[in-house]
Amino acid sequence: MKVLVVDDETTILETVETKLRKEGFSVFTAESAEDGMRIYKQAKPDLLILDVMLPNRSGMDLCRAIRRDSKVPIIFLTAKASEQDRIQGFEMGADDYVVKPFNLSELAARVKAVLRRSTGDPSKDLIESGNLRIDPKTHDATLEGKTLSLSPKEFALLYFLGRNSGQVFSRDTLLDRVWGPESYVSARTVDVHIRWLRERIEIDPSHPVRLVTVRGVGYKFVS
Amino acid sequence: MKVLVVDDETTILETVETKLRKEGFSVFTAESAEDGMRIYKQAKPDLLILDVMLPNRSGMDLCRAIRRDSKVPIIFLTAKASEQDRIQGFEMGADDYVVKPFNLSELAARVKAVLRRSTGDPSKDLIESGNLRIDPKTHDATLEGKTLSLSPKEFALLYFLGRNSGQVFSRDTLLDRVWGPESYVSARTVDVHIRWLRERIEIDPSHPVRLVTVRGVGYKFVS
DNA sequence: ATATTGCTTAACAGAACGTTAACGACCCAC
DNA sequence: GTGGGTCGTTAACGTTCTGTTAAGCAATAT
Repeated sequence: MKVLVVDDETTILETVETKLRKEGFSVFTAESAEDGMRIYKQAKPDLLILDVMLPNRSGMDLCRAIRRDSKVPIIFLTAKASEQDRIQGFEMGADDYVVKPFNLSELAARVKAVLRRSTGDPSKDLIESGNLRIDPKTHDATLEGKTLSLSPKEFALLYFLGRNSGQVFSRDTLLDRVWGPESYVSARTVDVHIRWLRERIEIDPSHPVRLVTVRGVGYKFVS
Repeated sequence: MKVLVVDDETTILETVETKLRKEGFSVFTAESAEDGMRIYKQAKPDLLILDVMLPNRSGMDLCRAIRRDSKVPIIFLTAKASEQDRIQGFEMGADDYVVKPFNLSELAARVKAVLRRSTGDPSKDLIESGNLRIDPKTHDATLEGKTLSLSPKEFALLYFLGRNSGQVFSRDTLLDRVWGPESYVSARTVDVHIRWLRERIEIDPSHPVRLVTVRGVGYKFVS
């Protein structure tokens, strides 16, 4: 999930950025409304955090401009939170308010809450391939109706490969995308998880037809 | 369709009124519970939007008074809304909740949703799954007809999970949605409440089939 | 043939979860 | 007030499960 933070105070920008990165977001920053608009157009973030008070054009103006062609969730940062400001913010389509000075964890929590509300979790789609179903909402994977009890990693790996069906991924890429960019584990680990998955979803694990090895490259999921 | 909005903050009243007019509703407004009651009797609106906190008589009182002789749909506006507040509202006959600060489009969407629902089947708040019934209106949960005496938190948690049956929720999400967005309690607290619930609704609490653990993710309710 | 790449297994360490008990806050009856 | 009870939270400990690694074996390409 991409978040764009716009604030003219560098220190705030940095602390917020650090916190949100820790929480797993891709963070973009801008120190002015103009930069904010430009980066917004390029990065297409899933959520904006805007300071209300910005030089030249205020955050409110930026909000208005963005609202003209998008429903992206917006959280306002504001020093004073008089009721008047709040109303003005909602009129323009803000989804939440955080008052400075704010608690970093609270901000992170609100970001998540807003994203949850606004997306309604539509990003988590059901995957179906033949008699195999992978449902991230219920965290269930079923084969011919029978539930496969997968471990968290197994599920994550299968879901990722299923979502990008047909495409080959190297072990390193899989580690990056499934395990996460910060994980330092051996590439062999992927082999083991693939093995376990095959045991569950392949008719004959030693002759896989779904989780296929591409020698010298990696693995892919075929329908 | 006629809508009556009761709130003591003029700015909110105005923005909501503008938005709903744009959406094609006839809007009436009142700034106090007394005015609200009077206008309600005159205008006979098809839906009410009530602020929970009003001077003198609270919105809740007004709701109760109106419910005595009418089944008109009511949406509450509230500053903070945990699942407990929500249930309290349902007990008094509220049809939906909108949390301040709210997004105007969201409010409009809910107004339409409630109206759509109210013209159709009425009691959709009740949850039934097998021999388990959960009724927020009476705050009763029964298993095979026998009443389980659940504590408020237990009930709120069970009701939330039951309402979103099948879907997995992380402990953090549960804290946010059931405990409320402002609560800062340890995630393990959820475990304990789940444990207590299992003791009541599971045949064998150590092998749960209704309140299921999804390792690495959280919990879900299965029918 | 031999080097490279992938497969398989088992063992270990640590994380996640379950469970219990204790504590304090709160409410209600007296 | 005062005492008893309930409820929610936390901490601590035990248990189960999962992820990772290593090491040897099998398969494949050059």
